[in-house]
Amino acid sequence: MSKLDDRALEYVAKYFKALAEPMRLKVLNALQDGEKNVSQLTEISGGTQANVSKHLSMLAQHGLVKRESRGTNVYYSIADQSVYELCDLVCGQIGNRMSLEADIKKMFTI
Amino acid sequence: MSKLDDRALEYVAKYFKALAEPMRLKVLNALQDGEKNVSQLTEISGGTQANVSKHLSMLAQHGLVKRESRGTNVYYSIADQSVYELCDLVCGQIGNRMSLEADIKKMFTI
DNA sequence: TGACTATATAACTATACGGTAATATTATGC
DNA sequence: GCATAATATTACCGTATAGTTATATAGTCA
Repeated sequence: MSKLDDRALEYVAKYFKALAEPMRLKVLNALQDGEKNVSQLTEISGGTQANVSKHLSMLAQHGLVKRESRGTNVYYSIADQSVYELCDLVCGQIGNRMSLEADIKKMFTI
Repeated sequence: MSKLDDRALEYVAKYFKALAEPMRLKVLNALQDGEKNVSQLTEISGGTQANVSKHLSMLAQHGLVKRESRGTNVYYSIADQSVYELCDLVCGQIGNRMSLEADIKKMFTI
């Protein structure tokens, strides 16, 4: 991230935006242990079919998941495992921050 | 990212959302080589003062930057270097994808 | 205190986007 | 071809948010 021009920043921002939605994260989370079809993802996520489908096509458009239709089903899978690295990094940061906040809270709530 | 409950997913999504904006990425990018005040960031980013200030306070709220006022100036700095790891990861992925697309394009445009 | 500078905030507009319901598309089996 | 199942798409609504302009809030110095 040394010298990113505006065009590159747009790309990066869009990539992050694809990850900036709980339902999409839930779907990606559900895909960790292998491909799943839309019905399965709909059930796991607790969303509606239309909504999940929309999110999936968005994720596919941004290259986060792969799409493969088999019969009347469409199976989605993770396109690049490094998505999880991203999430782990964020989780780590959030974890740190939350424990820090907890410490601070402790300091003031004797 | 094994078993994230809905609450955690919200947090992660919000964190990504903070990064899902070109102007904010530009500001973070500008902070790589040390703290800068709002005027400097306004000039570097090419945005308006009000807009940059708004983005900065958003970044600070999400724990991405630290705020320190000195005199009439307010200096912002990166709160956690791992933000750049995130961006590098994303840039790597985008790089891969773009070179892949370039390859594909080449295959069809002899 | 008053002028001046730096930063933040409020009010507003336009746009993007998530969710939903209804409908369209695609594939299968009869 | 027809009925059925799985998925995608469209149209719509409500809300969130980026950007702008104008104003407010410090902090400094005379």
